[in-house]
Amino acid sequence: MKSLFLPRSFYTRDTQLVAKELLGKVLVRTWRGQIVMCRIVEVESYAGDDLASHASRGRTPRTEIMFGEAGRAYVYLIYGMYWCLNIVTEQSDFPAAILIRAAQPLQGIKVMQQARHRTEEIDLLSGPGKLCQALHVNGSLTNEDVTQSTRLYIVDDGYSVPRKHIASSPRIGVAYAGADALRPWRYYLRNNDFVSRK
DNA sequence: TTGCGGATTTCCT
DNA sequence: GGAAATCCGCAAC
Repeated sequence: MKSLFLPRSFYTRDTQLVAKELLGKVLVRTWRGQIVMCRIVEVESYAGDDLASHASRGRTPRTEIMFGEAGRAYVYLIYGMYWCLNIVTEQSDFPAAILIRAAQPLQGIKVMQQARHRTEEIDLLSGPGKLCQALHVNGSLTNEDVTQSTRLYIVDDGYSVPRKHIASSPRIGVAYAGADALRPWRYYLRNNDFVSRK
């Protein structure tokens, strides 16, 4: 089946819905003339005044992008050493984004192995920091339009995820968010070997 | 201007 | 299981 870019209208919707529908889609990165592809198996949502979201306290230079156009990449540095990739969702002025946490390697395995200094496919993309390292994603890609970029984009290759295969849980590493930490906004493919945690 | 702490990963005990 | 690595956003002074 032909692979199609997910259009802007895909992202300009309810963040929880978009998060669930991103599972099974293909994330593509072109780097130094090489194509690296992977299937998304785990994501997390951050939306509105949710205390786990960077944008929960309003607009700042960093969070401005979460209030902007859906379909843009929001890439930030965490713990001073790892990058995290998000895709902005919803209408402008409503702050929301989806963190891509894990994926299954499909193509460009060698590029990922070299970037990660690891050979096991299970260790290449099983966490948000690992995924960015493997795909050579960093701050220079923030604001990239994944609906039409040639450097970083997301396509639907026809792979279908049965509703029953989608599981949810509280998000990882957001205990600081109080009651919001309990929101079941982590979505992943049940029994999938490539998720960050089982 | 200062200081705290983080949407993580890795390595060591 | 625990701690180190290492940069920067942002609230508070």
